[in-house]
Amino acid sequence: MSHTLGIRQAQKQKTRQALLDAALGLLEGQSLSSLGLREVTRAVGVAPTAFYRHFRSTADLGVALVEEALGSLHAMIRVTVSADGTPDERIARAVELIAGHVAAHPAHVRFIARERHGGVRPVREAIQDQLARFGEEVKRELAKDPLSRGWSDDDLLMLANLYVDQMLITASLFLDTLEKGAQDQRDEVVRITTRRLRLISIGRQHWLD
Amino acid sequence: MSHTLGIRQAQKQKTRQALLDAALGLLEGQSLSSLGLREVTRAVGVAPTAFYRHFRSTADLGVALVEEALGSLHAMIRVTVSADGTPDERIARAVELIAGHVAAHPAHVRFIARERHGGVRPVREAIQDQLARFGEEVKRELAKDPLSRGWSDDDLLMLANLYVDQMLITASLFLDTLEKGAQDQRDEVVRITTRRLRLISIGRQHWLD
DNA sequence: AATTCCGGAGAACAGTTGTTAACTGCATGG
DNA sequence: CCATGCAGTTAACAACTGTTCTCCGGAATT
Repeated sequence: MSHTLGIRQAQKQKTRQALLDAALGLLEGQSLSSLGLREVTRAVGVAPTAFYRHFRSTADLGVALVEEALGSLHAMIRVTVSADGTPDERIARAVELIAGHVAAHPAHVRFIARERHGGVRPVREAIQDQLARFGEEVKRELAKDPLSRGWSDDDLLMLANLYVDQMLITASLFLDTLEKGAQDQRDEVVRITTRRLRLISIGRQHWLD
Repeated sequence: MSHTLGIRQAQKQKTRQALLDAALGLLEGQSLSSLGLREVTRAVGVAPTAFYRHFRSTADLGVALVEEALGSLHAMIRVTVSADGTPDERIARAVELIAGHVAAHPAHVRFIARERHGGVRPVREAIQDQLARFGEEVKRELAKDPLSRGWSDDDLLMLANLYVDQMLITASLFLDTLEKGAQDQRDEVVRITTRRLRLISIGRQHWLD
């Protein structure tokens, strides 16, 4: 089992996590580039100077949030695009997984969507890095698919990144429906996304014609 | 010809435009939610209170920037997806038009990409509105295409919005290459985007199979 | 048991922010 | 030509920001 770390480091990680959580909450209504360090510490209930024990700056905290939001997602990616079942089954499963993830971690998804093109360069780069890794992983998964027989590596990566972008777009759409709480709007997103993915799937099947 | 407006209103619009320009420049390195009103007036060389003569807040200014960035783009949209020429020619033309627009108005493109999911709700909504209009216009253009014979209105709109999203993604990719100034990277974006659009085009041709 | 280490607190710093009020000068309309 | 309107200025406000330095208490180390 895991190494038991002293109560000292345990407390440190605890407040560190509290800072991350508070920041994530505050970021639902603003961008990272306007997030103040005092704002975060105030929300946690610690002195402003305590912030420096954990992060160099709010940008640094943002990079940590990227890890938290995307780092644990690599496992899910595989299942999302795995080659089991008919094309329609696979699409339905992918959409369902995305919807579930957005419902489970809305703040994380919002953060990524917002800061992907946001005003803080290190965070932008951290997100791009992770998304590039996602692309590679999806590509590797696609390569296993019999449908990919005869595809060049380049084309596989093109398709993989197309899928990754679609995932983000879909996640963002689900996010908007969460705020309004309208179930029928959510169904609409499912419908549209399904048809989008179906069109891409069709294009994929005839790519080598 | 246009109505000659008094030197009074002319001067007002002049400083208003100066505020918009200065804001757009400042927004290359940060998000709108962290843009201060004093920051903008300082850049223009005018008193902070002068800001209120033109905008209620920086969010208000942001909405005006959305108009400026997207309002004049509707004409270009039509040509981008017009039904003239072979599929490959149309794709090449579209990619070229996007690349040209990004090179001509990089700050506007960056602003839209950044604030589309940014921290300022009114701006987000203004962008969504414009993009929805783009979707409708693209759909109308697609409807003229013989390839769209037999397509439902719903499917046409789905495809149109897929194209709109691809445009934004492509524009954002070109933007990244502008900063680094590497021509070969720009060629790479052209290559990948072309293949993406080709795959979508193929899916489109076999949609009704 | 004595000592070092270190996460966090406290106070103070100069600088910034949005917003209000009362003003000035000049183009405008009667 | 004179009175009104209005874009822009000046001054001041309380509140906020990031950062530094000094200190404290308790866990960790020896």
